[in-house]
Amino acid sequence: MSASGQIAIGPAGRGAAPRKVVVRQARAQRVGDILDAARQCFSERGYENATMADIAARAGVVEGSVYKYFASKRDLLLKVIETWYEGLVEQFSHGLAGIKGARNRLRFLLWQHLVNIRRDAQLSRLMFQEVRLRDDYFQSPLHRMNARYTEFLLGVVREGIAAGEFRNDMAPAMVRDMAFGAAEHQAWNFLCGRGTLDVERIADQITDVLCDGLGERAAGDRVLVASLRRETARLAVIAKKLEGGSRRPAAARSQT
Amino acid sequence: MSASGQIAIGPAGRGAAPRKVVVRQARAQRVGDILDAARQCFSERGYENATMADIAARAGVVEGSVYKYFASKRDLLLKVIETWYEGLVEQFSHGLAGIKGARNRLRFLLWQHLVNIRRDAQLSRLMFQEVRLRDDYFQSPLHRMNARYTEFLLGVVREGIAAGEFRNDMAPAMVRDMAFGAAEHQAWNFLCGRGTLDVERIADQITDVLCDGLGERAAGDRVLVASLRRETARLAVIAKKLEGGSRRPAAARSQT
DNA sequence: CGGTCAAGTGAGTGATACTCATTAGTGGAT
DNA sequence: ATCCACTAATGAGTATCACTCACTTGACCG
Repeated sequence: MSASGQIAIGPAGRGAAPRKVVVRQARAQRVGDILDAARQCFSERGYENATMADIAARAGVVEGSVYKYFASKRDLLLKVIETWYEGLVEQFSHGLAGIKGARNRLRFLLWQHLVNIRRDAQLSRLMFQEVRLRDDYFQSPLHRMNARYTEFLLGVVREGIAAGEFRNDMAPAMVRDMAFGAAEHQAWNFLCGRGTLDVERIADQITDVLCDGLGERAAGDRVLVASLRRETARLAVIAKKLEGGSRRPAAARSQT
Repeated sequence: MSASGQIAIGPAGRGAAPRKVVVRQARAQRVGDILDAARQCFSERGYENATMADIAARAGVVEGSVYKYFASKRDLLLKVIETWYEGLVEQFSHGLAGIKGARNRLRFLLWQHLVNIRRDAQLSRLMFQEVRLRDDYFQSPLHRMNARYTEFLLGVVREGIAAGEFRNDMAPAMVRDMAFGAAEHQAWNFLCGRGTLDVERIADQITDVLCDGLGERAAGDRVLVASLRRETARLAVIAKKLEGGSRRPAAARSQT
């Protein structure tokens, strides 16, 4: 700024001023620059406080030029988030490939989701706060992308049911909403700068509640199992002693 | 409007115009009027699209007067939501009083929460979208009020654990976040005008997953129990035969 | 070397949250 | 009853942005 020559020759538009040196760029280059600048601004200041003038300045263009490539400030935000989201979906399918068992896979998806939030905290914040809750979200490509993202979890639950690892009388969509809903609630304090995000603990806790449930039914069974095991062992000892040790109880070696 | 006398006598402020007939009201009256008007405007148009001019007009005052009672548009929003929230907390303790059993109480809280959302859809929307995710929320009285609201559920879970109805190795805070997180995810489609809110079904499904869990462990245990019982019975027969029938297995008579 | 086209410009516009100098009801003191 | 201080109420004015548009100019093509 103020590298001006003299005033008032060759005015642009309706006014008069020394014009900035124009450097023409390829379309893709400009779009990329503007997206990067927008990503920075939105991350640092949030959507409301970021100004188009600031974004344009960082991208090295003038305000009007931004509107050449993006219809509105909001459109720019959606494009920023879209670009970021593309990478996330890949990650899920890659990581999931090496993991067996519905419970383990469920836990992995939660863990990966939380890791994503922790790594790209500001973008996650924008997604939750400014994108997902607005009316135009459902019409945007992001809605479809987010569906793909959450469908991994839905798929894992369905597989678990099909494999007999999960019961078949629970609604998979509800399980998905409980998982992501809880993760987001937990993440929000972190995103507001209050403390860190204990990814491992949160992933464990959500998985545990989802898979095992709150009910104490298991404890009743556990007592029964333990008592049966004691009885079996006692009888086995007697039987062995009396019979000559040829027979041994088989069932007592399975799970705890 | 336009009940004007002549023009240009007794100008107000820096300009000149026929002044509107001034009606002085008690402070509480004005505050109430403005809150009502704001509630209407925010509900109808959302926070962004509602204008202070519109709110002022509906309340029968001029724009500047609103700032006499409320520091900013956002302050006005928070006060509107606060007023609404006061009633909700009451409701919870009333309804909860007549319900026994942790599971039933849990289900009731979810049901009531969903009923609240369905009844006051627009205010709920404002709460989720504009209030809860903003930075100043944590400093506002609403944060404390919301904590009281969600603590009912936390209390029910803790009681359930204390009474032995719920297992004690699940984090109550996580259960709370799963419950409310899922309810909000489910409610969002409704709040965006997409379909109705099936309160009963959603409350049931969330309660079921939370209390029973996805895991087929019950079936696994059942198999184990059955196998142990068979083994015990077999050994008991042998022992009886060899020992002379003086001993009998005790544990096999307890629950299924 | 001249013509075309879109990339690029930056002053201007409109909307709107918020301010402030000024006016005028009202209740209490005399 | 009459004045006076106090503050409710006013509405023009201001600052800030998102967004527009008349116009300029670099780059490519023949």
